[in-house]
Amino acid sequence: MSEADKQRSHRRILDAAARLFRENGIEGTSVADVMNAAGMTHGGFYRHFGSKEELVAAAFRHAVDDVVSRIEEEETPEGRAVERDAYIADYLSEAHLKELGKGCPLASLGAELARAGQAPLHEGAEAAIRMAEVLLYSDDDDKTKGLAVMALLMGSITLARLAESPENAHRALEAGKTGAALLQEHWD
Amino acid sequence: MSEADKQRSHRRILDAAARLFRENGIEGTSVADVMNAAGMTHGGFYRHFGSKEELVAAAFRHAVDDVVSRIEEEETPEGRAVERDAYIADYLSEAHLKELGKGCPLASLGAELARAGQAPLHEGAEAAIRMAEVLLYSDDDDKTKGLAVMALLMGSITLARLAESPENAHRALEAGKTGAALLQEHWD
DNA sequence: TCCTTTAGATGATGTTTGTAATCTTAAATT
DNA sequence: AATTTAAGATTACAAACATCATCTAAAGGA
Repeated sequence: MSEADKQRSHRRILDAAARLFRENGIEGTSVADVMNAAGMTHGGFYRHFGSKEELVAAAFRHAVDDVVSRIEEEETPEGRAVERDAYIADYLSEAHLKELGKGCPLASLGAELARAGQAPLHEGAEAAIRMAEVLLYSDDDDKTKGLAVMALLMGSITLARLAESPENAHRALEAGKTGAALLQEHWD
Repeated sequence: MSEADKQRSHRRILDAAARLFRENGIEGTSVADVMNAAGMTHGGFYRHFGSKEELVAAAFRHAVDDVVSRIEEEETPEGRAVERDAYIADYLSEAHLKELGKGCPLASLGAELARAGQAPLHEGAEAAIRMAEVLLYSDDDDKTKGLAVMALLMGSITLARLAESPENAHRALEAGKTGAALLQEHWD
């Protein structure tokens, strides 16, 4: 087992945890579940993390990194505004509704993070700021605008996921789209 | 133990559950925790509910009923618009930040409800609709507007609860207030 | 080639969980 | 007054849980 092997294992644990926590919640996911999904037995876990709480913080950050880098990667020539609009459309898409495991970690875990201990809470606070910054129109915008759009997105997908009929889910997503457009147009 | 006694016990269980679930989450609250807070031992629980999942659904509805009736009770002479604006202000207040146990059940439990089984999910879906209706300006408004405002409120309080500093929490609440005013003014 | 180190496997520990059977006591019914 | 019913207490139990001690095999350095 080389150092590279260990890093690969570490990465597999983070990938599995980031997915499972979003799918089944933090308390709905055991350390054994994570290790199992990563292709290992639960005993090896403590070579990588000191506790479950540590894993929660690391996996949450891992998920946020993934989301943020996916947005920033998409270097469109038209600049940031286009990427951001595309992200909002993706966020409020039917695909994002059911793809819990790859979806927005703040939406799936935001409420739970606040009770998961100090380190996870810290990651949540940082994530909120990072995501809000991604959603700003210009660098000198007050961060408030990004926060409002982020809040609307999180709330909309949460409401849509609660809907029992596809029609109602669609309605919630549409409400988010209309609202987001409106916020962007009339802010200030 | 009279019938009235049983109803009182039932009610105490619902009150305790509605508070504890919002404070510590569904999976963070055991049946024994609930019965303890209700002043009983855990054994008696199954005289009142068939399972924990049944309790989750009933307690969530209990919490929503409480919130909705608190709004509708406040019969101001100026009519609904005033009550609703007051509700939005309350929702985005510093008090609502920390008063998890009495706060909006959709904000604390929305994400968790979706994985708590069929009956809880159903209550979540109904709650979303009821809350959206409360937030409409006129009876013939499309429900979409209420959904958008509700989503913004839920997201804002979630982001505020994640903040590590009071300043950042305040910023998230302000973003919600500004956004809500904007949505109300420019919708349609 | 031998030795040291360590990633991951195995298995154990003590706790907490949801659920249920049994017991006790008091109200409701006859 | 005698009998039945059932709410809540007590106790039990199997499953799941986080954590840890120990074992193993292989990698890296000597």
